[in-house]
Amino acid sequence: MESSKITIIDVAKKAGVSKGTVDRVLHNRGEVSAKSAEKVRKAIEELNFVPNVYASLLASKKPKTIICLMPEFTEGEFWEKEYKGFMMGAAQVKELNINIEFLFYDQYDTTSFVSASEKVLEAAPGGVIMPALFQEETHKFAQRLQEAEIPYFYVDTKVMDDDNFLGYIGMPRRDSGKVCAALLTGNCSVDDVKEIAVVRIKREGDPTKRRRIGFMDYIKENFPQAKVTNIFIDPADPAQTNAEMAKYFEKHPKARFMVMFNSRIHLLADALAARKGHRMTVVGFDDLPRNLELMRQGLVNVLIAQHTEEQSARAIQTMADYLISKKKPEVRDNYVHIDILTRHNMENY
Amino acid sequence: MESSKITIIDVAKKAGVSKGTVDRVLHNRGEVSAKSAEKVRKAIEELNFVPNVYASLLASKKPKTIICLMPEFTEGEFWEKEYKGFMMGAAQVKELNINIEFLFYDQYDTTSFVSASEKVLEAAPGGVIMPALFQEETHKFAQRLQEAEIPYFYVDTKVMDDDNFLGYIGMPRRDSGKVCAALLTGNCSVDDVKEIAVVRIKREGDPTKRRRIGFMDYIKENFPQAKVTNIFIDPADPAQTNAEMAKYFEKHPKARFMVMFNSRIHLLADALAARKGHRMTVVGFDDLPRNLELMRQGLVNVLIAQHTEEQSARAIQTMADYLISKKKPEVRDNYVHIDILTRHNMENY
DNA sequence: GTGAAAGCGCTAACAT
DNA sequence: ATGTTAGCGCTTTCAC
Repeated sequence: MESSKITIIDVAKKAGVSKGTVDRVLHNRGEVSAKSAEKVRKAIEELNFVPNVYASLLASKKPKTIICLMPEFTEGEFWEKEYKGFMMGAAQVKELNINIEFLFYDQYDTTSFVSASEKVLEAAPGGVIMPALFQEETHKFAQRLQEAEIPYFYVDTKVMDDDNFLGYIGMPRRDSGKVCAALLTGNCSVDDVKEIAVVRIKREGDPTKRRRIGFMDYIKENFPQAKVTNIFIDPADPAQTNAEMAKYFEKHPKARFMVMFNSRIHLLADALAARKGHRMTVVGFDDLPRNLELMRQGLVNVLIAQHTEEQSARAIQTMADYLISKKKPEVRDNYVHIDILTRHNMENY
Repeated sequence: MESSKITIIDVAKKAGVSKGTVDRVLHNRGEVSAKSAEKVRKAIEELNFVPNVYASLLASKKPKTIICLMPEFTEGEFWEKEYKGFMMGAAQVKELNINIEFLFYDQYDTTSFVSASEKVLEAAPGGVIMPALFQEETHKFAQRLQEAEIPYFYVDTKVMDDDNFLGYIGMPRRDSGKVCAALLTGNCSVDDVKEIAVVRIKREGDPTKRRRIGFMDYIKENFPQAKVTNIFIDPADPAQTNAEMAKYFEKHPKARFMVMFNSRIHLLADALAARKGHRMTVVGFDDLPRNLELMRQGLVNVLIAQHTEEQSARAIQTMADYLISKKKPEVRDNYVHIDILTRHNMENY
């Protein structure tokens, strides 16, 4: 199969129509009789015709646009990474005449997501890329996208019972919970592990649920007698956080194991610093600058990461490929590797 | 800076010549007077002209070729991964009208490298990609490439005092040795570590030297009283290997720490299996199928890996970019992340 | 040495 | 609804 030498003209001849008509069905922009359309499609099929992307790009003028629908963020937060990845992708597809636009919502506020998604529909972009932080609402939105024939791609999280997405890229959630548990308890014998603290953020539709399940599965299997204590903190209230943590350490003076399933382990900076001197094993997620800093200080032992930027850039590229040549990704569910970061290999990541 | 609207015609006008002449200097294919050439170059400069890749690709017919000069290999070996990566890259640049060719040599035989490199020069490709397994010979070869104005890219290893390569991509060698040491001794107190076995392959110009240095540095600093024993094995002689290993374990019945700095930890499969039951910490490099299998069996604890395929594919792409638009990579030395693989996160890698 | 001109394969505006 | 045609920006003969 070499890059086929058959052109739109060969197709036109074979179908007994003109270039123009072929082009029309190629981009189904109407104005073609069902009869010719069928003939053309058949010719394309039989000749195994693949349009020349370069000729197409050279000749066409109208840009396509992809909308990234994502949570708003402040500096140093997880979603900033995702954003940067999108920007990288944007740079790469710019020369393909594809523009990337953003629409933000409040990740703690369902209605803000809904109204943002409304705006997406109005804008009628060529494609959309988004995480599925709110399962239900996202599912509804996805259905409307499908009706509008707008392809969409999930990053980070997807709607579990959706089957119409163009692609997904993210970490295998449950497995990452297991890895987390394994790293937390690595080299420990069964009775070393009596008490584990899981620090959580109270919110609607917790996106880390599956990760937690994987974690618990591993613990139950390997350390059945370990007790797991949940500590709920408010990301917007450091004082509350520190108080909760202090309370926990008071109650469990020998506490040694601690995890957080979201990217916010840095919220525990003060609490962990205050605990310095005690032997602790702390595992968190994502290579945010503040998290890396804690690892440098020895307050966090391991971070589980996933090359977030590269992921979202890849999402953009995949969507761009689809927009330009209708090429769907070979694998739809892309599970990325679960990277283990320690003090020793955190550079160059 | 939008994708400039200035074309080759603008340049031609400004320089007071024709499109043809501009094109000639653009690809310095001669037949142009020094005077016009200069005028054109100035015009290009002033107008900040960037050729349109798509138009170029569409109009040009002659394919370019990249030669990968690399060690021959058998199934499951490290260099097979590198090869597969090149093939992936080949697939990606195929539509850019770029062909990838291979030239193999025996990694244990300097002269075979030299004669292979001779053939590269004869073939006069658009670019070459290679590791620098033989420092000196590769350096000489690199100089001849430069004289012939053939760009070259290093993968895996580079010539330390070469300064003319287009790019390099590989793991920071010394650091990887340190990480290796840290993983080997993780969670150990100073007097846990009395004896460490380093299994090596005797060969000319050992490519793992720097890795070993990093390893030793870490050990000396953190476990000054640890004794390091070198065991030399012959990769082509399993019996010799097993005998050497048995001898070692006999002499050091309590041996617990073992590493290998190349990708061949799988050569120790039998020896490690025979040792089963003893408490061992074994660290190796690279995610070869056979190595992964050992990890699955619990005979190897950690593998340090580097996404080899992706790396070599990237090398191809970078070279292709250069060939097509003379675009040099922003960073020339690309140090990849040192990935840590354990039984728990080895899937999806 | 240099310019003119005919494409490369496709898009899109304009006829019909 | 369909065909025709003029480009898109560059490469590559072929004259001169």
